[in-house]
Amino acid sequence: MTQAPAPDRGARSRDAILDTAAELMSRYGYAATSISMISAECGLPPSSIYWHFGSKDGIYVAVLERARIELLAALPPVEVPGADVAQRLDAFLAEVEDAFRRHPHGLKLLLGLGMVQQDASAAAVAEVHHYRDALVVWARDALSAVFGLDDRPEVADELARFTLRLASGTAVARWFEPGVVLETRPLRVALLALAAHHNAPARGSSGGGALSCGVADGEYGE
Amino acid sequence: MTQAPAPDRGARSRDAILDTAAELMSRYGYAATSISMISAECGLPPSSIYWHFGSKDGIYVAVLERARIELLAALPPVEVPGADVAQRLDAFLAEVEDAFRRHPHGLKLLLGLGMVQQDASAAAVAEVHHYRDALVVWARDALSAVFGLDDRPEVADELARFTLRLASGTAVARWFEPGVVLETRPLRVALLALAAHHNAPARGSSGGGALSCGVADGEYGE
DNA sequence: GTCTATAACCAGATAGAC
DNA sequence: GTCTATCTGGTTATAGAC
Repeated sequence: MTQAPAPDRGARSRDAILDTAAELMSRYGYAATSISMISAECGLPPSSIYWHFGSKDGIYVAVLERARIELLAALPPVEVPGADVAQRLDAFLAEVEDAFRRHPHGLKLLLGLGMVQQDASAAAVAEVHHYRDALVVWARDALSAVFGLDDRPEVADELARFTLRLASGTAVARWFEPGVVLETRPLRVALLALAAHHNAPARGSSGGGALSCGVADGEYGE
Repeated sequence: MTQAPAPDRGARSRDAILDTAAELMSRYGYAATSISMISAECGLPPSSIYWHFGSKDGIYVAVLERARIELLAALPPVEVPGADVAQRLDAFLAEVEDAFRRHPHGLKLLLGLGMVQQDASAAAVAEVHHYRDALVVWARDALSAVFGLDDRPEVADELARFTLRLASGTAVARWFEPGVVLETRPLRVALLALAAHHNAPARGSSGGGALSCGVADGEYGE
C-alpha cells in the first residue's frame, strides 16, 4: 500500500513502451506501427517515448534486442541431455516446440518488418542480423550436440538450416492461422533421415550403423 | 517506327504500375511502399495510379492477384509424369525449385505485408487467403499424385504442410541473403522418410514395402 | 521523467483541365 | 487516360513547462 514512491517509474514506463511496441510491431510490422499507436496503447505521450528511445528506429532496435535475449534464453541449451541420439533429439524437439509456442514474437518481428535490408538505420540492420545469426549458431551447435557431429560441421549446418527454415515457415503459417504449432513429429522423422542419409556417426547411440536408412541411400538414392 | 498511336497505352501504363508496385511492395512491404514511391519509380503521376486502381489497397490486390496467377502457372502440374515415386518426386522437386528461383515475388508479397489480417480491406484479406489457399491445394494435390495418396489425404496434407513451410522458411532466408535457393536434396530425403514413416502405398513404385524405413518406424519409432 | 502543444513534413486521395 | 495542383489528415519528432 505504499503510495507509489516509484523510484523506478522510468524503468517501468520503458518496459511498458517496449511491451506495447513489441506487440504492435509483431502484429502490423515496423512500417505500419506508428508512434501514435504505441502512445495510445500504452498511455504515455509520444514525447515520453522519444525521451526513452530517441527515434522509431531506436524503439525497434530495443524491441528486437529484448526479443532476441528472451528467445535465446528460452531455447534449449546446446548440450542437450540424453544417452543416445533418440533421447537427445526428443528432448531437443520438445524444448524447441515449447519455445516456439511460448515466444510468438521473436520470428514475427524478424518477418514483419517490411524493411529488413534497405533504407533501415544501420543499428536496426545490425540488430536484425545479430538476431538471425544468434539463431543460426544456436541451431547448428545444438544439433551438432544432439547428433554428435563435431567432425561433420557441414552436416550440422544442413540440419540447422533445415530446422530453422521449417520453423520460420511455421511462423509464417501461424501468422495466417493463429494456433499453428511447430510439428515436431515430422521434423523428427526428417532429421533422423537426413542424419542417416549423411551416415552421421550417431555417437552415443546404440550402434554405429543404426541410423542408416534404406530409403534415402538405397533404392531411391541420388 | 509508327509514332505511338498507342491504342493500348492504358494497358501498358497499368502493367508498368503493377510491375513497379510488385517490385517495391515485395521489397519494402505494403505499409512502407507509398504511392509517391510508385509514382516516382514508374513515371506516372499519382492520379493516374488512382485512376487505374482506385486505392492503395486496390493496387495491392491487383499485384497479389497477378503474382498468384503467375506463380500457379509456373508450378508443376498436379499430375507429375513418372513411372514410380522416385521419378515423379524428382520431377516434382526440380520444377518446384525452378519456380521458387524464378518467382521471388510471390512469397515475399505474402510475407512482406505487415498487414495480413488486421485493418486491411476485405478485398485484400480475401486475396491474401485466396493466394495462400491456392498454394495449399496445389501442394496437397501434387504430392498426393507423386506418392499415390488418394486414399491417405491426411498424409498428403502433412507432406504438403511440410513442403510449404520449408519453402516459406527458405523464402524468409532469401529475404536476408539474396541468392538462397530451395534445397531440394534434403527435402527429398525428408519427404521419402515421411512417406515411409506413414507406410505410404507408393503406388506405381517397384514394390509395396519399398518405402518402409527402419529408422523412422523401428529403433527410433515413437 | 512526464506532460501539453505544436512544428514540419509526407501520406493517401481528389478536382478538374486537357 | 493523363496531367497539374491541391486538400486533409496522420506521421515523426521537438520545445518547453512542470
